Amino acid sequence: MSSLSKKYNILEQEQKWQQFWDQNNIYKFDQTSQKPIFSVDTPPPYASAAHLHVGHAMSYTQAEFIIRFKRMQGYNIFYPMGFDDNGLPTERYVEQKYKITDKSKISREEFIKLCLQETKEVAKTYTSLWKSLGLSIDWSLLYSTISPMARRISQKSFLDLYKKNLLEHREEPTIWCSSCQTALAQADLEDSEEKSKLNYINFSLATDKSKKLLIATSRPELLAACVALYVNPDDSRYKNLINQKAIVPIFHQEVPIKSDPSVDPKFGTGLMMVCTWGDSEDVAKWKKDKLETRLIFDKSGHLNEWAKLYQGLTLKEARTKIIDKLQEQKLLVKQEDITHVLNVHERCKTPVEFYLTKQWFIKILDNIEDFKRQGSKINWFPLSMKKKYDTWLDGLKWDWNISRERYYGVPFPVWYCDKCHEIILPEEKDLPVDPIENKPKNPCPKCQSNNFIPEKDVMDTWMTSSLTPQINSHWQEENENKKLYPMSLRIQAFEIIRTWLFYTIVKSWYHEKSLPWQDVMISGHGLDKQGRKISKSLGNYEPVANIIKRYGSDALRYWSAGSNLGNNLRYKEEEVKDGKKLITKLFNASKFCLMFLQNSKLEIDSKLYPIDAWILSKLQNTIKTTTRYFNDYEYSKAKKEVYNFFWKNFADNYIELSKSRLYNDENKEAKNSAQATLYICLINILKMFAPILPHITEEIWQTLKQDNKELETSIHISSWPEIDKKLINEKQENLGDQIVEILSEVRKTKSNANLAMNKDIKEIIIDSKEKDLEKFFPDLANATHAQQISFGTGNLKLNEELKIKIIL
RNA sequence: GGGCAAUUAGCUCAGUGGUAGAGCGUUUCGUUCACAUCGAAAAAGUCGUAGGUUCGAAUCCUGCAUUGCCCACCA
Repeated sequence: MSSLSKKYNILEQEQKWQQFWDQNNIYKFDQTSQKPIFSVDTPPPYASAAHLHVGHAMSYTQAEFIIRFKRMQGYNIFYPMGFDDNGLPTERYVEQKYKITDKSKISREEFIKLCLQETKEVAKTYTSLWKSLGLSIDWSLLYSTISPMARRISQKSFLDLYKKNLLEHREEPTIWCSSCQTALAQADLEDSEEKSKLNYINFSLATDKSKKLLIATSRPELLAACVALYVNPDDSRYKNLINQKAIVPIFHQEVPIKSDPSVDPKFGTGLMMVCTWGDSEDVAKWKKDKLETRLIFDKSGHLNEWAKLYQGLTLKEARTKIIDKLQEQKLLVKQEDITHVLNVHERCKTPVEFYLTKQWFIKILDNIEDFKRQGSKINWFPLSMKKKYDTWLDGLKWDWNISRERYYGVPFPVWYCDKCHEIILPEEKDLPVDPIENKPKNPCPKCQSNNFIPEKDVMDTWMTSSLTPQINSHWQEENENKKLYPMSLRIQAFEIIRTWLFYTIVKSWYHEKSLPWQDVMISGHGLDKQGRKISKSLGNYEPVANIIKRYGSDALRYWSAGSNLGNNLRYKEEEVKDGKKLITKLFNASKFCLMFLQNSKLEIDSKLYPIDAWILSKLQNTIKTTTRYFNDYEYSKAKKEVYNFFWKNFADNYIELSKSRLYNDENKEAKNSAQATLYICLINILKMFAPILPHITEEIWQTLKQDNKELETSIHISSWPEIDKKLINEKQENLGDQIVEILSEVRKTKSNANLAMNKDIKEIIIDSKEKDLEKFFPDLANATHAQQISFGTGNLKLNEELKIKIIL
């Protein structure tokens, strides 16, 4: 038997095994195999997230524990990686990197070139990081959301939805980001709590200008956009005002006074200013009562001619100026400090407005119940995460707007006839198309015109990433693999339940009337030591590459296996150090085992010694429990289970109790029993640790393999341990436990007497009815360095049936 | 305002009805014979709080408090 080197050089060896896996195609999906497939839908990271922190490392490795387990269970693993390299996140990343503030100074073509160039760079960084983490990805399955196939599938999806009448092209007030200058979907928003002021402003009655109408608003800059005042129909203070007209201060437009039950009489003065459009309530009233439209700002959030004197200012600048003016005219009665929650664009934190543009919408509001039903058919791990999905569906107010007025993304496969405005779509076989570069093949079917206007908007990035199961199975492509759809497992973090997860369910339901996957596994966040979310802006993280350099990736993976599924996990360097300690321990214990595995018969025969039977029976329990935990995606409990078996039972106790037989060459039978036991335990410990610690287990496996050629090429394609019922032995397990209790008591006694553990003691007297304990005496005597062990009367009670006496 | 989760040793967490657990940290002791990147041992908790169910509650139920998150409100 070969032996391990004196020390384990983590960095060198980890890289060596990563290359080994690559060269031997260990993680390759087998297209021709008959084995059951386990396919994984894993998040394609954005090009904008080039800064990789432990949170990313955590979620991807947690997913991977399960994948490695399934691979060892005999599944044909389909584990691809993708890069989400189209759309707004990438575009913003490029704008920031190249300081492009004014898009008119760069051509669309040049800009897209920059995006492609940057995504390539970022993909390189990611690939090397994923590899250094030891992720068992089949890199030949790599996909990119801007690739021709992903574009084609996205456009196919668009055409299919159009055919099924699930798309609408309509002009309406849409959530708008004035910083990114694009329309957004509800899912692109997040909350931001801000301090503001509620301003009490006097309007006047049109028929009697001396009569003041006091309203309260937090958005005085929208006075120019005011189109009506509203009161509650039951508010006796204002009943007589309904259907009269008011005059807006500064801008002097006359606006109607209307009533609506949604107005809260207790808020402010009970008189509400309605504008074009301050919030979704304004939009609702505008629609219902067909109010006038006074859109006072442009796409970039600057005021236009409606705002008269204030034209050219931003909304924020105008607020200050208008407040000054109101004060000057004594129309500002008072200001109250308030804290309110604004919707901001999640990517740039700009408060969103409403803007009137023509957008493509995917209808989702009509089918919420279908999506709920689909959601309940999925197996959620953990189940509590399903609540977030249902809550999101309950709160949906808008259809899914998929138009983004941007440059870089999947183009819409759409032209409009210049003359009759007919919507012209390409044939499926011609996809992907870029309507700006390509032209329709035939004249307009309605008016025969040959002039077309291309749709210049690009699709929401989620329009493509919601199709990852379809992209992976090459949906409706020549080489479609129907076995890959639906996929087995989706793995992702909880904050994209309302986007990636939801939209993927929508697409699969609309296209295939099916679920995209059977199981969903939701991971938590990586937090910093204080429990704050790790983020770029806080700067509270260290690059993953540095941590790997210091401790190796197995150690980082050990940390990552520390949280229960779905829970957040604090990053503590001490825990990575613990991982490194475990690796060292595993290395040293294996080195010990390897010393005794030469030229020996490594199979169990009938002459199994009792302490050997004890540890082998315990091993069966460990296999059973660990397997169950991994099956339930409970990798952290699995880790703990193997850890305890290895460190406590095997290393601390079993090795000590069997050592003397291993060193003693005279009694071959005694030695063989221990050798076979060591081998079986070691192999199974390695296998059970392999999903979490792939490198160190491979290192030891390969050393074992040098003399056991029948072992598989890599531990990661070896078979997952199975219980050997012959080795379950409750009687020996119970007796062995008692022996360990005695050993522990002896250690305690020695420690209290400040004695070294290898110091001899005179005698252990065992007070028990169980005479079979005697068969353990030789091993116990060697482990405790007791000169004699005998039955007799004890004075230390260890449990109901066992007393002992220790004579130093 | 609605919902979800958490609250256990100094720290980070595990523990879903049967005598409180782990790792780290602290203290003490111990190295020829796998491992000082180690081993052994000790100290340390009225399990957030107030009630209830039960022979028995960290665990089940109810109220409250604190923290985090999700959603809604956004005049």
